[in-house]
Amino acid sequence: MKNRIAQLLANATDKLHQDGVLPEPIDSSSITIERARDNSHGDFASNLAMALAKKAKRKPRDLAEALVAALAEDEAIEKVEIAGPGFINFFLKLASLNQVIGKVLSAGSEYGRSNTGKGQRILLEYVSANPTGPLHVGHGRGAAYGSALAKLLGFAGYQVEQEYYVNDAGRQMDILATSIWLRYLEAGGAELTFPRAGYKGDYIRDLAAQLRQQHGDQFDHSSAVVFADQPEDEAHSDNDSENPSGDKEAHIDGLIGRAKQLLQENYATVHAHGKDVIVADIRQDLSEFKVEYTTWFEESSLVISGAVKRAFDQLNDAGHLYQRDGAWWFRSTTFGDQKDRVVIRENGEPTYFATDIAYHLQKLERGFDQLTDIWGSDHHGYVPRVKAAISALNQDPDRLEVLLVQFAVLYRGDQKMSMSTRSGEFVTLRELRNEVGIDATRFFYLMHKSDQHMEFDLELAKSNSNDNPVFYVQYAHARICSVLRQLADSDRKLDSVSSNYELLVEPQEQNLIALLDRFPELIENAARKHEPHTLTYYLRELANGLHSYYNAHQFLVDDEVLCCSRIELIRAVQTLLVSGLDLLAVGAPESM
RNA sequence: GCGCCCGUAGCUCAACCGGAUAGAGCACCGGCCUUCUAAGCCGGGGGUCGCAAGUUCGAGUCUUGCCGGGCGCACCA
Repeated sequence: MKNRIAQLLANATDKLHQDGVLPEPIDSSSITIERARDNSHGDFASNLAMALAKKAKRKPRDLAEALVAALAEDEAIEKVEIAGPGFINFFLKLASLNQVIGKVLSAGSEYGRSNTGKGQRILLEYVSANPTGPLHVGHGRGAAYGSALAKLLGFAGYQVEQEYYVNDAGRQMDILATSIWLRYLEAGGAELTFPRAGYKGDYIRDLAAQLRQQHGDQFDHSSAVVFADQPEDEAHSDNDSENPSGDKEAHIDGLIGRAKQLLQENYATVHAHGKDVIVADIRQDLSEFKVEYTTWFEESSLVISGAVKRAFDQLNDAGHLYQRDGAWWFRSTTFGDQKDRVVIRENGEPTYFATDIAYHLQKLERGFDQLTDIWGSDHHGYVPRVKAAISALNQDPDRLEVLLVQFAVLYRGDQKMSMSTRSGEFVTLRELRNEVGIDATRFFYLMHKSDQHMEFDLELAKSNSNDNPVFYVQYAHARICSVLRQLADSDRKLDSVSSNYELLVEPQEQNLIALLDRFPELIENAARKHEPHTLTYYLRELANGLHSYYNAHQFLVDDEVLCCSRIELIRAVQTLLVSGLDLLAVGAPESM
């Protein structure tokens, strides 16, 4: 409908151009049509007259008069008015608005699907948390956002693949392996002071216990040997005066080295045990949270396959690398980064950045038109260097799009919760799901714009879960189902009755019809702008419309034609409630 | 110090490419169940859109400065 009005206006501008009112032809794509916010402004409005006033050297209202006079007749339009500073308001005939009910019912779950994306291939990478522990509530937001966005993009005609990048190489994983091993030694009776920089969560003890169960005591070493000649650890508390000046990072690195040295080939067993169990746990966790990936891509495979080496060589051959202080640096400042970055450390190990360059190159080579990464906003400073690397590899940096998700700050009542994986003090996504429920958790996350800070109050989410808007939307769906059930259980046969949407003149009915009509463009915008939260707002509005209607009017009335018409309207509403909730991967229960 | 993000009702958040009188939920006040689920509906109070300039027919939205908050500025990931 929007396009139809835009076309009418475009034709009118052509006419005015020919008549000499407008100095030059108007690009029809620049004509904007808005949905009127207020009923008194009709159904659609255009600011065209105000936008062109300057160019035409005429007053907006005069120009609006001329445009309206030049408009061709259209059977869908009831009347056209000029209002305010020069808005052109379009009032549509009921008959043309009401047609949307039939459209929704015949298209069903396909209503709103578009080809906006034209089949463009997108690789959406999200969560990608280090497999060093269970996912916490911060990861949950990225998981909900990424999975909903993937569905939205798919519905808007993009070809989307979802990927989890498993960071299974590097120092953090060594810290994990060493932490497990130390807990394993403790479980075997060793007395030791657990390193400050180690992973302290209880799950580490569980992993250690499993290790002892599967491999017995073959990894045992005396703690005296393990801790001999290690750099001092940082004090475990502020008033620990015995070792005030220790370095926790040097200490843990020393322990990692000792672990590798003492365990030899068994170190890989410990390392793999931690990774395998935790990755499996993450996979299950996300799957239960309705997050489904196309691929799980392991960072270590890039090292093994030589992709890291190839990326390094390619950068080096192009003259973008140099050596300094024993390390290899990428001259990212050439491409707008604030400083150059190390890719190969002094000790010969590639940095995380080096493997990430290889990873992004590899993703581009897999033939995607667009790489979309969803990162925690704390990584925003990392964007320029990755884009710099892509440029240096002679690729278009715009093919990488990074969406930043602000962390959800978790509160338990008034108390802010820590979310450090290292300290082991965090609320897991699983705990959150179990306490709040999957549907409510997803909806709650998705209610807010992803780049907006968000407060997640656990106490509120738990104790007042009935106040959660998701129930409000689901209830609307359940109510419709209930009405339809009662109709089916009755003796009435409406099949032979044909509906007449002209009868749907109540304000609540007109409101719902307008909402149905808005759905396709809402989906298109939500997908294009990566804003699934607009869908949650829409669904609340749609549910509100239904609840108001429900309270104001009886659907199962004696008048068969009216009854049939109303039933078809609420079936259309039901269709979109299901579609919308499905795009958010939230359930639509038939009764509550 | 430099860079990125954010300041909207008491609280949590919206506002389509700059549009008409800035909207919801929670909380508060007052109504509505002999009728399809009251997990609902209807009405009411509540605002210096952080502050100040600028751009223009028009600014919560764009520009600049300031104030306040978050994050980043590793041979960690």
